[in-house]
Amino acid sequence: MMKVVTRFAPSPTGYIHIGNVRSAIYPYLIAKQNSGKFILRIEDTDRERYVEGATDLIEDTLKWLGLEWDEGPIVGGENGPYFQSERLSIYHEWVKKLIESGRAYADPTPPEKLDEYRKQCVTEKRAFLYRDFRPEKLDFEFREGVPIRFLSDPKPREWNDAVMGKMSAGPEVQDDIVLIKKDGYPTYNFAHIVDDALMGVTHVMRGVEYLSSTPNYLALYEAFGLDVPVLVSLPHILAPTGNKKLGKRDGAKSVTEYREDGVLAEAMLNYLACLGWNDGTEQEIYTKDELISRFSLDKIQSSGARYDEVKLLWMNGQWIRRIFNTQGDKALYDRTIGFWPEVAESYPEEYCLKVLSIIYDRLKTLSDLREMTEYFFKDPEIDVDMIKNNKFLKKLSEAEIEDLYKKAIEKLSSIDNWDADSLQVALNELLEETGKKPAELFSMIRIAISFAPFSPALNLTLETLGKDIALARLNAVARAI
RNA sequence: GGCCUCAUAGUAUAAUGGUUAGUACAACGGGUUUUCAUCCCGUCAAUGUGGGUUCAAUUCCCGCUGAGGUCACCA
Repeated sequence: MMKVVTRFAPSPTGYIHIGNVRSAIYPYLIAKQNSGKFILRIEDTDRERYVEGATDLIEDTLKWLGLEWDEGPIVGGENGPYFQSERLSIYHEWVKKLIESGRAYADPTPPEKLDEYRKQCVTEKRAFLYRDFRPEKLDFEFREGVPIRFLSDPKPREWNDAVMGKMSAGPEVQDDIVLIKKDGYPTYNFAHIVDDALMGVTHVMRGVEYLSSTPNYLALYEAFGLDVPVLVSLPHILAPTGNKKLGKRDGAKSVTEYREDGVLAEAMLNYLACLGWNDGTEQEIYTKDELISRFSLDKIQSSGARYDEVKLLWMNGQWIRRIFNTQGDKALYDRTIGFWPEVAESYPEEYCLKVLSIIYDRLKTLSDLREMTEYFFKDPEIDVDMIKNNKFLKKLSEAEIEDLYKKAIEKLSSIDNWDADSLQVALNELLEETGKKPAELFSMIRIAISFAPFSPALNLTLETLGKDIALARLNAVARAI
């Protein structure tokens, strides 16, 4: 069987965002599933739109998601170079073959003339086809500074798209497309055909916007006598509102921006892979290995899918818990470096680990840590109103509250073994002794030691804080009231 | 305007020529000795429309509507 080769071929015009990263994920999965190769190729043939540093961003994104490429920049490979700008002589060589066989010609039409033709087509309400304006006498010579066009062979064409199914098109959509631009660089339309052929690419996956150009590509494959690879059109990811595809204009964040926001790569990969794809089961959470073994092209949805950040964050929470529960607290802790409040820096890892273990199931993103754990590292500011306005405490009189704090301090002071179990026993005794409801007594203590809108189970919070700090905070509050 | 694609709840999706049209997120309600979350239980909610084919259509076919793509010396 032929070795499966897929590729991700972005142009370095900026960062990779949610809307376009799927065309990296799916080829990667297909390659790995078939023990094939995944190539990264940089399509930098548009010198106007080239953005310095974009290649680094692309590489960083792929690495973060765990989509290692087998050939491409950095790692090299037998089919390089992997920057199209370094392959110009190859394209020229290929286009010359076409010229020799009379299938490509130099186009002398100035841009203004082309615009004129286009306008004419608009007024005549028809699609623009260059071949309708093609010079009568063709110039079969390759020269610097003159664009080269394909001499099309319009006819009915049929092909199969792995997602869209059986496709067909008439001659009216096939044109004399530009192969080499005036500046000597190839167009995408031409370069990708040459490169894919040379690199042995077996599966071409790209956004649906290329669907209507496919007949032209088919003509090119035919002219070169190439086998047509498996063609895969990926429907667009839609912006949260409207029906347009998600793009930078909709504020689509770069994929790696989510890393800074505390989203795990596992969750991101999981979410994106499952946006518009589903293996037919009711499974929601997939590891990368599971995705590799379960992925299939025919299960890709043929309609667009809307990006839903809420679900991504839900999935991230699932992954945070999953990592903690299956790989252990240390594994999750290692991922949280850089997400703790600044004051946590001076604390030992052991203490952070303890805090993490009682708070992790409340995290949606790792960056929640910053807000949610501050009181474990520094005394909170006392806010008496927070106690007075609490929905369980506002019916109690000030004297009553004062008395309860006194009793709580007394009780907790008497505990010898400051551990979660003993604390729970003591708290239960305190409930009985005071005759108060848990909602009242526990809220009171909870607020006094954290002054946070919420916190983990009371006995665990107390245990983690330690006897001295817990009592000191309670005393401070009792005094302030 | 030509050509092309798409169409199940708010969102992502499952399913089969015959089901009470399933699941997840969201929303809403409830439970787990406080809170927030987790976890659990429940409620709400969908086959765009009109024709056909068929005993039977969400599923197959056609029209319509709606949405999107494309018609670059951008990719």
